[in-house]
Amino acid sequence: MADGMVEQTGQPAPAVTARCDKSSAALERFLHRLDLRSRLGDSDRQAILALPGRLVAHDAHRDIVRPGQLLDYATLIVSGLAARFDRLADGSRQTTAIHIPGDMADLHSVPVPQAGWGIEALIDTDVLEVPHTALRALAEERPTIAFALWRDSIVDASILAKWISALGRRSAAQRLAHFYCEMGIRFEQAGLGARDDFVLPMTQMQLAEVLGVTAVHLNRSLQSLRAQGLIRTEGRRLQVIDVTALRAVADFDPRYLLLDPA
Amino acid sequence: MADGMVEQTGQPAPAVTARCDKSSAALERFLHRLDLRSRLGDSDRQAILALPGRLVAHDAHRDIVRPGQLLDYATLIVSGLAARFDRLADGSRQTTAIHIPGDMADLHSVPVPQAGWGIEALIDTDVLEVPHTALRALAEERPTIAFALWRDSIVDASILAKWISALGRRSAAQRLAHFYCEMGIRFEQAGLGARDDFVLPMTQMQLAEVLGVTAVHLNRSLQSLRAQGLIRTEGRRLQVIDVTALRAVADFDPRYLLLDPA
DNA sequence: CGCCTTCTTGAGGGTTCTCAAAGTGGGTGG
DNA sequence: CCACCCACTTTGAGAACCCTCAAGAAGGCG
Repeated sequence: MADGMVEQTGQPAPAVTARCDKSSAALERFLHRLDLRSRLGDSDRQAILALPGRLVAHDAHRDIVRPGQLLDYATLIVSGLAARFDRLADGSRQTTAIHIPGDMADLHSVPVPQAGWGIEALIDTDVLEVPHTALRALAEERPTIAFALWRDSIVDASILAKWISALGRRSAAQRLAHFYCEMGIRFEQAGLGARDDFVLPMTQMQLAEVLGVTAVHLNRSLQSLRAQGLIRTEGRRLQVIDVTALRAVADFDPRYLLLDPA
Repeated sequence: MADGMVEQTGQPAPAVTARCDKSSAALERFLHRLDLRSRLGDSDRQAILALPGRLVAHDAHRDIVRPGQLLDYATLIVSGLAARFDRLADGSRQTTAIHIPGDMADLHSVPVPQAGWGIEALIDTDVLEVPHTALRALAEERPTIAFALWRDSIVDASILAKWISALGRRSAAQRLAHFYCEMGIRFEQAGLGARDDFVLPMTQMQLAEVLGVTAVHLNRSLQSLRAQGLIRTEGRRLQVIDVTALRAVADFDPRYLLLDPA
């Protein structure tokens, strides 16, 4: 139960400095993410970079946040990959969001601290637990930051809305193509790859939980995209052979990612 | 183009007073909605009730907000029913949210004024266009209101996430049952009916666009719920015969509507 | 009465699911 | 270094769910 919550196991000597470096790097990533959509002043940036937090390492396949948990911190992804999910009565799960380094995976817990969701580490994942008190204080003192955080929540909601139209109206192969397009842009914006060549460390079962299909059908959809000459995979690395064609199949328009600062 | 945007056509004499009454009533509904999830002070309440706005009537089946429109106001539903939707390349549509009186249908446009969505009037619908400037000023001056608005956006996102798991993991009949459960609670909370007896003025085609199925299949799913003795319909009025059984079919848990103030 | 939208029914086909089993590759212990 | 194990990927076959196309009822409105 608790052994997933130990701090930074594994690294021998430079635990403390490494911790600081990782925290800073994560806050810089988060700031960069906010910068993509909001115009922040220098003092706002300094305030964000000065946010406190506790660095925690989570093993793959373990819950970072359990469904129903009452939170007093928000979870900033430092490294790795995390999935927000909803659990159904029959035990099946549906992923509702994927979070990459620099994402505040449950920023929405700041105004709503009772989790209705869970967050799982898809691979080994380090997170920074940023206290709600610090984030709330920042938002109260600095309207610019309050708007930036609100806007970041809207980005999250915009992606949710797009996934709804994908699930409602597109075939499994189209949804997969759309998801690859989205993750390509997001990884590229975060400095973690190129939109046509990036590492997406998810199993096919995890992808299936995102796309609302079984792992068997996901596998067939994936083969369909490969057979059409749209993508190539090498282990967990994804190469998009023809970005334009993949986008056409997916009906992908990146505007919903809200990458133009207002 | 513009003829859907005329103010309050139809009513003969008491246009101005009616306009004021309707505006006040709508702001009171909105305040009530915020009250369900946030603790506001008296001065905050007065500030919300003093919000300015332009009252506009929209005919059924017309766009209240066109996809891609640049907005300088948010749309408060005064009466009627509205759907937020996403349009796909092939012309099909997917509804991503349903808004009832008292909902600020595009509150998210305050931090993100460029619409990636559209909003359609499902029946004749009056809205109050509340200027972004007024909402932003309120949020900047009053952190309590800023949090209440942010929290309201999170309620919207929580519903989006739940719809994703419904679309991904549930059958059409289960999704329909879930949608009926949700709308029952929302109408009841808004003082517009009881959870087991309310008027949902949507055509089956409109319901199908919500649930991501065709109108034909929606009709069959509806008949299935009727045949199971779960619901009864009389025109647009819906009566839930067995709330517990309907919830069991839908795997419905109302906590995602976030009705406990933090 | 006639027109229109909405609701309902039927039949055939495509997508996706379930169940089952075989192939692949990385890690671990002998 | 090899054998084994485990997680993951791939394949197959039949069934369930949902779609498409089409046409017939039912209800509101001029």
